[in-house]
Amino acid sequence: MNNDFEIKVKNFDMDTTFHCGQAFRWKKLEHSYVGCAYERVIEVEYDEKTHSLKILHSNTEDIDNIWREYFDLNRDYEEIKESLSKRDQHLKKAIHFAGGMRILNQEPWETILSFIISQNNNMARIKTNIENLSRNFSTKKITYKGEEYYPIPNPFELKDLTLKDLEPIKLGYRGDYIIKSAKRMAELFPQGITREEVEHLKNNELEEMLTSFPGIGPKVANCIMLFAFKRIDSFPIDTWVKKLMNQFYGFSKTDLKGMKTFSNEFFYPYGGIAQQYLFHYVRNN
DNA sequence: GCCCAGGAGAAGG
DNA sequence: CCTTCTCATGGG
Repeated sequence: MNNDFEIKVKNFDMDTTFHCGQAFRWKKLEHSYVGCAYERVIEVEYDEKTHSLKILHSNTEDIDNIWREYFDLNRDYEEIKESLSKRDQHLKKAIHFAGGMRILNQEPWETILSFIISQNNNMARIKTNIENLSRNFSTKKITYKGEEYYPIPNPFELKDLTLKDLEPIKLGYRGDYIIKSAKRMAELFPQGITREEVEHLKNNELEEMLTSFPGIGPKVANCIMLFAFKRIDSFPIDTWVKKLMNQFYGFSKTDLKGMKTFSNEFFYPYGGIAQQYLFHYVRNN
């Protein structure tokens, strides 16, 4: 039932892709990563020399319907990198540093949950929070190689929890946002929210819809749009992006409007991807 | 012990 | 419209 697949693809680096701050649940093994998404567990390997991406523990339908999209395999990163590298030295350096980064197309609800938790928080604790939330409130459990993996709890599994229920997870003030947003999600998208369902919305309409959820402001909305809805021109501005826009392009750290306008033009049409190369670069240098 | 973290919401101007 | 304050928690 579960088979291994091999796909030829360039511009792919697991460490960069899984550690650049877009996903929080991939676990590094010796030569591979294991992750849980779409209520499935897969293991991933990549051979730099042969440009061979291996997806273990999957099947043909999932490869075609989920994982090709998840790993953004249909996008031409060679073209994007070339185009962006020509624009200035900062991008060139960032892309040289993080050339194998890919923007994942993650589950909308997982991304919403993750980035509500991410606000005013640090990477290590975000990961712990999400893991504990899943371990405690998911009704599903998947065992792979003797380890247990818990899918992200869906809105219906969260919407009737109380703050007392969430207290052991130590989400801080974000717990309230999560319960309220789960309620709203269960009402607005009882079948679950998918990319297809919001495809017709323009970026500003989608951002407006997302920011109507408790705990989602402009920054979190842009992360969700970029990491779950393929809006590669959306441009999340967090503390690191403020720093880099200040140091590289001379913006005052409070001039968010200026940053938006500039990025829409200068990085067009790859604002989100450029942002992610730069974000990962400055965070690690 | 202190500053900060992939910010949002409410209050006040 | 914009600015400032507050919020819970723990990593480094």
